[in-house]
Amino acid sequence: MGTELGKAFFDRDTVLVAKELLGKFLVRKFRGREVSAMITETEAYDGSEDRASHASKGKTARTEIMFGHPGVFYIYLVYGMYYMLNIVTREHSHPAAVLIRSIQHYNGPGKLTKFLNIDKDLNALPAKKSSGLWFEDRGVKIPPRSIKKTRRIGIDYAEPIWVAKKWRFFIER
DNA sequence: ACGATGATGAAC
DNA sequence: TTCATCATCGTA
Repeated sequence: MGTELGKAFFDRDTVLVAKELLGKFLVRKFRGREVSAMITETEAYDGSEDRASHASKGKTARTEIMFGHPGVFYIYLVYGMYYMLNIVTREHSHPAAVLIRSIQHYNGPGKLTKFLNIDKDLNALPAKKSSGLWFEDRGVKIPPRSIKKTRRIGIDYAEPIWVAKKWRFFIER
Protein backbone atom coordinates (compact mmCIF):
# COMPACT_ATOMS: atom_id res chain seq x y z
CA MET A 1 0.00 0.00 0.00
CA GLY A 2 2.27 2.79 1.20
CA THR A 3 5.71 3.25 2.70
CA GLU A 4 5.83 2.87 6.47
CA LEU A 5 7.41 5.85 8.24
CA GLY A 6 10.33 4.75 10.41
CA LYS A 7 12.14 6.15 13.39
CA ALA A 8 14.33 8.41 11.21
CA PHE A 9 11.28 10.40 10.07
CA PHE A 10 10.56 11.43 13.65
CA ASP A 11 14.17 12.00 14.68
CA ARG A 12 14.06 15.51 13.21
CA ASP A 13 12.90 19.05 13.93
CA THR A 14 9.49 18.85 15.62
CA VAL A 15 7.84 21.66 13.65
CA LEU A 16 9.06 20.10 10.40
CA VAL A 17 7.68 16.70 11.38
CA ALA A 18 4.34 18.29 12.33
CA LYS A 19 4.15 19.92 8.88
CA GLU A 20 5.25 16.83 6.98
CA LEU A 21 2.76 14.57 8.74
CA LEU A 22 -0.02 16.42 6.89
CA GLY A 23 -1.09 14.20 4.00
CA LYS A 24 0.46 11.08 5.57
CA PHE A 25 -1.82 8.24 6.64
CA LEU A 26 -2.52 6.90 10.09
CA VAL A 27 -3.21 3.18 9.91
CA ARG A 28 -4.85 1.20 12.68
CA LYS A 29 -5.17 -2.56 12.86
CA PHE A 30 -7.55 -3.60 15.60
CA ARG A 31 -9.42 -6.88 16.11
CA GLY A 32 -8.49 -8.05 12.60
CA ARG A 33 -9.74 -4.91 10.88
CA GLU A 34 -7.53 -2.33 9.24
CA VAL A 35 -8.68 1.28 9.08
CA SER A 36 -6.72 4.22 7.72
CA ALA A 37 -7.20 7.95 7.25
CA MET A 38 -5.18 10.90 6.06
CA ILE A 39 -3.80 13.27 8.69
CA THR A 40 -5.19 16.78 8.27
CA GLU A 41 -4.15 18.65 11.43
CA THR A 42 -1.16 18.53 13.80
CA GLU A 43 0.53 20.53 16.55
CA ALA A 44 4.18 20.69 17.62
CA TYR A 45 5.32 20.65 21.27
CA ASP A 46 9.05 21.14 21.50
CA GLY A 47 11.47 21.29 24.41
CA SER A 48 11.07 21.69 28.15
CA GLU A 49 11.07 25.48 27.74
CA ASP A 50 7.78 25.24 25.83
CA ARG A 51 5.35 26.08 28.62
CA ALA A 52 2.44 24.67 26.61
CA SER A 53 4.12 21.25 26.60
CA HIS A 54 3.70 18.66 29.34
CA ALA A 55 7.49 18.40 29.25
CA SER A 56 7.74 21.85 30.86
CA LYS A 57 6.89 20.11 34.18
CA GLY A 58 10.07 18.12 33.84
CA LYS A 59 10.45 14.38 33.62
CA THR A 60 7.59 12.63 35.47
CA ALA A 61 6.02 9.17 35.29
CA ARG A 62 3.69 10.48 32.59
CA THR A 63 6.00 12.72 30.58
CA GLU A 64 9.15 10.59 30.53
CA ILE A 65 8.08 9.17 27.17
CA MET A 66 8.55 12.59 25.60
CA PHE A 67 12.17 12.50 26.80
CA GLY A 68 12.71 9.10 25.20
CA HIS A 69 13.20 7.75 21.70
CA PRO A 70 11.53 9.26 18.61
CA GLY A 71 8.79 7.33 16.81
CA VAL A 72 7.12 6.23 20.06
CA PHE A 73 3.50 7.04 20.94
CA TYR A 74 2.72 9.34 23.84
CA ILE A 75 -0.96 8.90 24.75
CA TYR A 76 -2.77 10.41 27.71
CA LEU A 77 -6.30 11.09 28.92
CA VAL A 78 -7.71 14.62 29.14
CA TYR A 79 -10.91 15.83 30.78
CA GLY A 80 -11.54 12.33 32.02
CA MET A 81 -12.75 11.05 28.64
CA TYR A 82 -10.59 11.75 25.62
CA TYR A 83 -7.30 10.19 24.63
CA MET A 84 -4.76 12.41 22.89
CA LEU A 85 -2.43 10.79 20.36
CA ASN A 86 1.11 12.15 20.16
CA ILE A 87 4.22 10.84 18.45
CA VAL A 88 7.60 11.56 20.03
CA THR A 89 10.12 13.51 17.94
CA ARG A 90 13.78 14.57 18.16
CA GLU A 91 16.71 12.75 19.70
CA HIS A 92 16.66 10.97 23.04
CA SER A 93 16.65 13.34 26.06
CA HIS A 94 15.12 16.23 24.11
CA PRO A 95 11.44 16.20 25.10
CA ALA A 96 9.19 16.80 22.10
CA ALA A 97 6.15 15.39 20.34
CA VAL A 98 3.57 16.08 17.65
CA LEU A 99 -0.12 15.93 18.58
CA ILE A 100 -2.30 14.41 15.87
CA ARG A 101 -5.33 16.72 16.02
CA SER A 102 -7.42 15.56 13.08
CA ILE A 103 -7.73 12.96 10.37
CA GLN A 104 -10.01 13.12 7.36
CA HIS A 105 -13.70 13.00 8.34
CA TYR A 106 -12.85 13.20 12.04
CA ASN A 107 -12.08 16.70 13.30
CA GLY A 108 -10.74 16.87 16.82
CA PRO A 109 -8.07 14.90 18.68
CA GLY A 110 -10.58 13.18 20.96
CA LYS A 111 -12.80 12.03 18.14
CA LEU A 112 -10.06 10.48 16.03
CA THR A 113 -8.74 8.36 18.91
CA LYS A 114 -12.25 7.15 19.68
CA PHE A 115 -12.83 6.24 16.03
CA LEU A 116 -9.52 4.36 15.77
CA ASN A 117 -9.84 2.63 19.15
CA ILE A 118 -6.73 4.30 20.50
CA ASP A 119 -6.20 4.28 24.27
CA LYS A 120 -3.43 3.88 26.85
CA ASP A 121 -2.67 0.34 25.69
CA LEU A 122 -0.67 1.94 22.87
CA ASN A 123 1.16 4.35 25.14
CA ALA A 124 4.97 3.98 24.95
CA LEU A 125 4.76 1.60 21.98
CA PRO A 126 6.71 2.37 18.79
CA ALA A 127 4.79 3.39 15.67
CA LYS A 128 5.07 0.21 13.61
CA LYS A 129 2.81 -2.46 12.17
CA SER A 130 3.46 -4.92 14.98
CA SER A 131 2.08 -2.35 17.45
CA GLY A 132 -1.19 -2.12 15.53
CA LEU A 133 -0.82 1.59 14.81
CA TRP A 134 1.58 3.20 12.36
CA PHE A 135 2.11 5.92 9.75
CA GLU A 136 2.33 5.53 5.98
CA ASP A 137 3.38 7.75 3.11
CA ARG A 138 0.96 7.00 0.29
CA GLY A 139 2.34 9.57 -2.11
CA VAL A 140 -0.07 12.38 -1.35
CA LYS A 141 1.58 15.76 -1.86
CA ILE A 142 0.10 18.72 -0.04
CA PRO A 143 0.92 21.97 -1.87
CA PRO A 144 2.67 24.37 0.56
CA ARG A 145 0.10 27.10 -0.09
CA SER A 146 -2.72 24.93 1.25
CA ILE A 147 -0.93 24.37 4.56
CA LYS A 148 -2.23 26.83 7.14
CA LYS A 149 -0.61 27.61 10.48
CA THR A 150 -2.09 29.12 13.64
CA ARG A 151 -1.55 29.16 17.36
CA ARG A 152 -2.10 25.94 19.22
CA ILE A 153 -5.50 25.07 20.72
CA GLY A 154 -6.36 24.79 24.40
CA ILE A 155 -3.05 26.01 25.84
CA ASP A 156 -3.97 29.55 26.87
CA TYR A 157 -2.69 28.84 30.37
CA ALA A 158 0.88 29.13 29.01
CA GLU A 159 2.92 32.32 28.85
CA PRO A 160 2.12 34.61 25.88
CA ILE A 161 5.37 33.87 24.06
CA TRP A 162 4.43 30.17 23.86
CA VAL A 163 0.74 30.78 23.16
CA ALA A 164 1.81 32.98 20.22
CA LYS A 165 3.87 30.26 18.50
CA LYS A 166 2.20 29.20 15.27
CA TRP A 167 2.85 25.52 15.75
CA ARG A 168 -0.57 24.22 14.68
CA PHE A 169 -0.74 23.07 11.07
CA PHE A 170 -3.71 22.01 9.00
CA ILE A 171 -4.76 21.46 5.42
CA GLU A 172 -7.13 24.10 4.13
CA ARG A 173 -10.24 22.52 2.73
C1' DA B 1 -22.00 28.84 28.53
C1' DC B 2 -21.25 24.72 30.82
C1' DG B 3 -20.98 19.95 32.60
C1' DA B 4 -19.08 15.25 32.04
C1' DT B 5 -15.37 12.55 34.20
C1' DG B 6 -10.69 10.82 35.90
C1' DA B 7 -5.64 11.21 35.78
C1' DT B 8 -2.00 14.25 37.07
C1' DG B 9 1.04 17.20 39.70
C1' DA B 10 1.45 20.27 43.48
C1' DA B 11 0.17 21.65 47.89
C1' DC B 12 -0.58 20.50 52.53
C1' DT C 1 -4.76 12.96 51.09
C1' DT C 2 -6.95 16.62 49.04
C1' DC C 3 -7.35 20.04 45.48
C1' DA C 4 -7.31 22.59 41.14
C1' DT C 5 -6.40 21.87 36.56
C1' DC C 6 -6.76 19.96 32.10
C1' DA C 7 -3.19 19.62 24.36
C1' DT C 8 -12.01 18.16 24.60
C1' DC C 9 -16.63 17.73 23.06
C1' DG C 10 -21.66 17.70 22.94
C1' DT C 11 -25.55 20.04 24.25
C1' DA C 12 -27.62 24.64 24.81
